[in-house]
Amino acid sequence: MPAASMYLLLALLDGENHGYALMRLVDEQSQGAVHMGPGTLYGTLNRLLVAGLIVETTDDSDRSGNERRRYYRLTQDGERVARVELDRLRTLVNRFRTTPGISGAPA
Amino acid sequence: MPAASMYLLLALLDGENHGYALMRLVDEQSQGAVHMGPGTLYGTLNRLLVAGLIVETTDDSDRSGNERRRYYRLTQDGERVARVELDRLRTLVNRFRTTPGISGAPA
DNA sequence: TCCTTGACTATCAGATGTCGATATATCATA
DNA sequence: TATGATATATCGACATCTGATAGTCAAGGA
Repeated sequence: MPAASMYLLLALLDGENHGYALMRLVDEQSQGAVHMGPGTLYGTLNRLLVAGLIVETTDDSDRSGNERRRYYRLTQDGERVARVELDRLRTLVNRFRTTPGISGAPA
Repeated sequence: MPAASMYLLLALLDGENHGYALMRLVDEQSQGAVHMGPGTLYGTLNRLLVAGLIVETTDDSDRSGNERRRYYRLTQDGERVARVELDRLRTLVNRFRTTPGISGAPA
């Protein structure tokens, strides 16, 4: 799974959202290390749509004044994939216990 | 940072190793989810070499019979980058507490 | 010795993914 | 009405990934 897809799926675990907000969420979640330009964002969203991992919600209940926004949420499949990915990352980082002194000073 | 670079750097936190072994290590560390073909492997290793994050070790002490193997290890820079990346992943997965029931049953 | 198999490194072309510039429109504020 | 933030969308250039292919070497069997 490409990095952008992974980050978007994880960001959507927080709940449905629209593209622009997701872009910023990923930025925050990665502490500014992962910048997604609009090209990556909308290209990836479209791929996730095609793959059936997200859907565009047309639930316009409390978004009356902002029709230009397009909201996306995880499908059941998407949520499953996101959680599997999350678990895998968790396992990966747990292989490396605490971060010892980075340097430098031998022994 | 591309996915392949990240996985290789993390794999090298376990100590110096040669390409083929790294390929399999990444496989294991990702529980089979990340398959790196030889193209990705050597292409990425070369990029990491150029970036100064790894070096080829020519320490031929106890590898007398296997001269065709090429061993790589992290530079200080590489180790720093790897640990920063690891910390970021840790922070990311910690944003999501435990994995609740995946399904299904509403509310 | 010959042959095969598995370990290992290496390269290439084509597919896929990413990036940033650009465009367009809406909304709030001055 | 101008300005700037929000928001979606597309494009071409570029980076990255993938799998096929190929070569080398060592070990084991016939």
